[in-house]
Amino acid sequence: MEHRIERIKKQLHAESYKLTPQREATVRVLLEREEDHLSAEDIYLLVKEKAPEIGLATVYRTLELLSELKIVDKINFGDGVSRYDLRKEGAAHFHHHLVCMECGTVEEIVEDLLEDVEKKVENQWQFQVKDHRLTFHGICRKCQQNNNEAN
Amino acid sequence: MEHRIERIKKQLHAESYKLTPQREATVRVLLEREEDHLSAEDIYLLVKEKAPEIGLATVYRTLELLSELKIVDKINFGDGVSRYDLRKEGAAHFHHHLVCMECGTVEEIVEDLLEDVEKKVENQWQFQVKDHRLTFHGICRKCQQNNNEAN
DNA sequence: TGGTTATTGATAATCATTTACACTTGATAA
DNA sequence: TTATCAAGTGTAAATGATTATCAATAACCA
Ligand SMILES: [Zn+2]
Ligand SMILES: [Zn+2]
Ligand SMILES: [Zn+2]
Ligand SMILES: [Zn+2]
Repeated sequence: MEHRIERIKKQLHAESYKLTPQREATVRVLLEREEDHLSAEDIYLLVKEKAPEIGLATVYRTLELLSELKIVDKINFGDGVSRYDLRKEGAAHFHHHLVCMECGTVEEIVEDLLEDVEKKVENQWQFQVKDHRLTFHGICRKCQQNNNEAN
Repeated sequence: MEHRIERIKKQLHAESYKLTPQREATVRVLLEREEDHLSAEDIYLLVKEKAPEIGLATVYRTLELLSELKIVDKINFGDGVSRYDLRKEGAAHFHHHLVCMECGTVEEIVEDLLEDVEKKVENQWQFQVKDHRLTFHGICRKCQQNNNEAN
């Protein structure tokens, strides 16, 4: 945890930004809830527990900054809100998501499944891939089991 | 064109919805601009040229309906608006997109690149895939050329 | 025909996000 | 140390996309 905070601090400094207390509190929430996919509002409420005087606009500004520095990825699952996802350490690409259409849970796939596909896209479409977004919509294991039992 | 309108009409009837003049005008815009990725507002302005009395709310309602019937797919490229994309005829899955980070153009890949990946996800993660969203972010051919010339 | 239901257009309401602005902070240099 | 300055912040207002409301209209049916 402290190690990752330290690293993020360096990434900010490298672009001459500071890790202010508000920014640090926001990053800590992101680290503590790394498996979740929190909206700006969610993050705001959690940061408020640590730093009650923080403003929502600051959280938005911080998330925007972290996005630009590719420390977090902004993602949209089709409900009206943006969600923010910490990049896995050392990952060059955004990880993938499995969204259950029945219960709404979001699973992550960290393994990069797209290497071959990206090569194909670069060769066949002459498109230089820098990053990707891949989300599968379907039925999660748990809901499949529930459905089977119901039959 | 008329053939596809006819088919969409049947899909609506199958769910006991009508193809009203407003809905038809909206569908016609989507067909005419199939390669584009229009926002609700864009579509509204184009539909108004054919049917000036139409209201924005009706366009939203129609797009929502067409989404539910999987006649269009709603997609979000990270700017603040939803965009609406006609499903290719007979396609089981949403097609893929190449978004240029420099000029913003959006190219389409209709060929399904994910068959192998989906098999892997179903086997290894026990997740039953129903649909997917895949977008690549990078540099399009044209911008690559421009960048090379500039050097 | 009269009665019922679906659909529409205009408008207001909602909700996420951004902006404006005055205030604070922390660093720097006289 | 103190004046100066830019970066960062909190509050509140503004914006912009989408949704809800509601009265009017159109399609359908007994
Ligand atoms: Zn589920
Ligand atoms: Zn994730
Ligand atoms: Zn380009
Ligand atoms: Zn498309």
